[in-house]
Amino acid sequence: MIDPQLLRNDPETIKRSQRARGNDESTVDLAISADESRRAALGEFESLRAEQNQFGKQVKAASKEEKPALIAKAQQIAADVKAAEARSREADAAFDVAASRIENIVIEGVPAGGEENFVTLREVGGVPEFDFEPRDHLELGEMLDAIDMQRGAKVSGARFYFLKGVGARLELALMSLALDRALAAGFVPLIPPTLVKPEIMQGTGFLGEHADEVYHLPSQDLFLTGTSEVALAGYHADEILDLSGGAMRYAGWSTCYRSEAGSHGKDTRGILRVHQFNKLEMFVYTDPADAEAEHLRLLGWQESMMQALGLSYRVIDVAAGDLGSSAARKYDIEAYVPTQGTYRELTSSSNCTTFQSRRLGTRYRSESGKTTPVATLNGTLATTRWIVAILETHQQADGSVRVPEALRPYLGGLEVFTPVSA
RNA sequence: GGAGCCAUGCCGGAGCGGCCGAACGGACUUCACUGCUAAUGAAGGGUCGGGGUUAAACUCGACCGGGGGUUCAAAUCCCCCUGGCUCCGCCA
Repeated sequence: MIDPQLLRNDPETIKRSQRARGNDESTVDLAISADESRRAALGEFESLRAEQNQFGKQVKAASKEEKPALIAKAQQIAADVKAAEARSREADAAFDVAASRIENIVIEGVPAGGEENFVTLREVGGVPEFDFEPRDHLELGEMLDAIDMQRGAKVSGARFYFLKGVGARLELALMSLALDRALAAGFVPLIPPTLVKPEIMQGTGFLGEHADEVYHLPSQDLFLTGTSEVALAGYHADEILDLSGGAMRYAGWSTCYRSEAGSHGKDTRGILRVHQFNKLEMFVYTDPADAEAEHLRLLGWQESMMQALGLSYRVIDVAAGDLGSSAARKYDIEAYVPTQGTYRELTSSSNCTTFQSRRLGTRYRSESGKTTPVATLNGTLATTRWIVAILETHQQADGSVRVPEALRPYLGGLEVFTPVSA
């Protein structure tokens, strides 16, 4: 939800943002007029209610003889109030609809345009060279007896898999490494529910643009979350936070579920794009004035993970038209995947400024003592998909894979994954 | 699954259909006093929104788990829902 004050005071800024995203700027004018109608209806209702409140006191004070006449009048006022209240509610609902069509205000400097208009901020690690024909992650995973797609499909269908042996251990090691680093950075670990109520799904915005990607359990009316961001954002819904000690940082580990409804035929091989995976997600509540700096800190922690794992990657500043509706800016880190000859997204980090918190009612007390919406940010610190880049990047001619040093302590000192059979 | 009890502000906890945005206690903030991180005294605070103001002041409305209803008037009465606690049953 955008700031209604901004809508009144500076609609031009909102329009500029809408244009950068490639959205229709007329939604802004519609929202403005909806806001005006809303306030007019509210004013009418409130003054009638004030009259009713005053009159009620007279009724009480009146003598027995006067009462019947007064009550007759009061009944009329009550009917008027009821009607005015209904009109006010309608106008309110209409405004909510109009305002919710407007996406978050893009931060100055975000590249305009669509998916292909991202700006590469830097490339790190170069393109890995092999003096043999590199195998893709699935072939490696099968040689190592680490990934079993066939049985995944047998049990659950396409895009499901088993991680087995060193594959299972690798994922747990990766998550543990990420969690330890998050702890060192002051994050509070959290294992959230992955089934959430409709209002939480709605409040975090995932029933909007991602609605068709979300699994729903109709018999219980619960949704399976595609990221722990949902539960982490809902965690402090309708609360006033104490940020006097600085930002509140959570590291949420959860399984994530995505129906991938729009991706038929894309990335069908291996575990690059699957219905279920695990992820360690960073989520931060902070002072809006500090949000951009925090965003860069999140990015820093992500890059540090990439480097610890010896991956080649690039950092991109995602273009306005490719941002989610809640994000004001988004940095993705994409790792180089040798057999694809290109970079693939491993992390994503969004600054949602106050857009998400406004809808969820998460506020803090500013120095002046006023309650104001907090800024929320989120970013990936590890996911199952990283296994793709790790296996491919560190493979050797015989199909063995060198274990990045940072992971070894979490794998009992194991230095190499060795193929189970030739 | 059956039966009962409960849901009020930061916390505890009162609350008669109108004088209740809500007693009282604690915590908190400010001031005073005390030679000193204590004691005492005084004062002050909630949230959301509308109007108003450069900003305040001020003012109006809403909010006592959520949603309906009764009534001129609901924290208070009725219904539904959600959540919590206790007991019984069932499954481990």
